[in-house]
Amino acid sequence: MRVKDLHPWDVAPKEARRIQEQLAPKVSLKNKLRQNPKLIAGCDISTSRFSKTGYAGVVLLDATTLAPVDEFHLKGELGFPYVPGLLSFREGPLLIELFRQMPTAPDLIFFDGQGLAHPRRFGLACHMGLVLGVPAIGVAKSLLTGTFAEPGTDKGACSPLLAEDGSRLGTAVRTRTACKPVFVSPGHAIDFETAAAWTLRATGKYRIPEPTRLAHSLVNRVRKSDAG
DNA sequence: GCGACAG
DNA sequence: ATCTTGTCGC
Repeated sequence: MRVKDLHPWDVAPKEARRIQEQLAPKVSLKNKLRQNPKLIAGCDISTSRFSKTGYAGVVLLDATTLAPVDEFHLKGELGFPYVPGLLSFREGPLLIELFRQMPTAPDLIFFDGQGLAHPRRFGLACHMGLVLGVPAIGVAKSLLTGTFAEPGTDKGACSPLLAEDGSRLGTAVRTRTACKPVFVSPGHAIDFETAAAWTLRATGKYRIPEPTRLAHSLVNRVRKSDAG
């Protein structure tokens, strides 16, 4: 699929933050999902303890049945370290190259990390959403920034994630009864409610929604089976 | 200065 | 994220 070349990636942290502040205003919270999405995707990257080698993977699922219909993966170097708030500069390049190699574009993409729930309102899902030009949702397993009231204990319970100034950042969503909630925030071309609703719709028997759960499984499987 | 800190 | 064994709860 076609991707945009918005800026250089081989930059220092200071420049990376400047780029985030420059692009954040371009993120849209207007829902642009097509009427009846057919194909949704989940992606992730796996890497070993002290290696710069990363394994990126994407799993395409039937939006109605959540059955996986296709998958792609790519091995490459992670040229940027993990720095809280700058995750997209570490995982972005490899994920973008992988999506660029794909023949078709999904209707919605789930990312393992934050979207708008970021210090500069520009988490991984926002960055990738803009570059790929596809509706994107960030589903993080833990919090980066924001506060929330504990959602009800039942699956489906939600509670707004708020910034210090009271503005909305995302939603704490209970995807499984009695389990810790996940933090859902818009990446691009989607609103808060639709992002939370699709996260629940894409969730099966586990805490992590099927798209990213299957992608995580894929990249770990690929990394472990790569004898070198 | 101190604490927090997606993956 | 990854490493890593057992253990507690539904």
